[in-house]
Amino acid sequence: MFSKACEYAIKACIFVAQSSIRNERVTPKQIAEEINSPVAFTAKIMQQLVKNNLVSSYRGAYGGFEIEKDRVAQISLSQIVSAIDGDKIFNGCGLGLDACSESHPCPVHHQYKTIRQDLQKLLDSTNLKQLALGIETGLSYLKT
Amino acid sequence: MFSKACEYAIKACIFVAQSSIRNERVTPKQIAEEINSPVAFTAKIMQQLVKNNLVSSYRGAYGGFEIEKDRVAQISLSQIVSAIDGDKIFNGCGLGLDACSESHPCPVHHQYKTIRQDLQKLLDSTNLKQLALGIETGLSYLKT
DNA sequence: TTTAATTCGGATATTTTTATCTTATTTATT
DNA sequence: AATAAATAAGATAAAAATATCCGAATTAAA
Repeated sequence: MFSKACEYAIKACIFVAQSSIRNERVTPKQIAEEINSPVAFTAKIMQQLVKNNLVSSYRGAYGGFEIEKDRVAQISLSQIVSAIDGDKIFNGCGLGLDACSESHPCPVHHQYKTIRQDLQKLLDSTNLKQLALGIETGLSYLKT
Repeated sequence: MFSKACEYAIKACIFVAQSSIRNERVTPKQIAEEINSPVAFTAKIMQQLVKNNLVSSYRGAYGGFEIEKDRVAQISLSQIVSAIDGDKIFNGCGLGLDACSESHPCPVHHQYKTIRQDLQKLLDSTNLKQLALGIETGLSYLKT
């Protein structure tokens, strides 16, 4: 469904959100430990998130990544997914046709559309604050 | 969502079903032309479908691929997807956790579960006969 | 001003997926 | 028996995704 990079990005964002709420910046190393991902690859992904303006970064000593507290509840999963995987999953044809549309549909177009829309609705309506809270209260986990 | 191989497999199966209903076997070349895919790669995928017992193959002159007429309506998209992509999409964790479950859920487990189930329901309930008919009647298309 | 801690950027390596090529095997027809 | 048409199987190639490494730039604090 999502690329590995995107899975890491989602988990990383949740952890950064959680830390940011506690006014703590985190490094790629801390993130990687927390979400069980390769450090350097995770760092690359963080750069993408910064470029896409979902996460803020601070260089130098006492630097790291954070998400402005006020924004935590405003950042949705769909923004993270779009930033890393693009919006093919929201717009693309289920069978990979370039020109799939209402008027020239692939065989699964109509069925697939429903799924896609449900997925988008879900990702739109799920934000980092909710997810961070879930971790914080022990309702869910970022690694096994 | 699906791998490219899986997208090809679905389209190929629909075309083979369509042909089989007309009592015609088809070659990888014909399939590739019809679904706009690379011939040799398509041939490999057909082999997998044969191994998974979804398609029958016949070697030698007048050979090719077919699906027994009686089975066309019995073969669902979920069977094709499972054969090519495995059932990670039906069972796997949305964030790639190995040990994601009701009692140890990832942050998106419950939301994701709904989507997964809807997808499975959809793929289970869509069969090759319906899809072939859609193409046959010009309601949908296998390529642009 | 030096140092240590950090992100950034580019180069490289590895693995997986996608794709091609070549040869062997099978089979209906002549 | 020979031939032509087909799938099967294995080797290889190319592209994309995943992952690592290293040096440069930045920054807070000592």
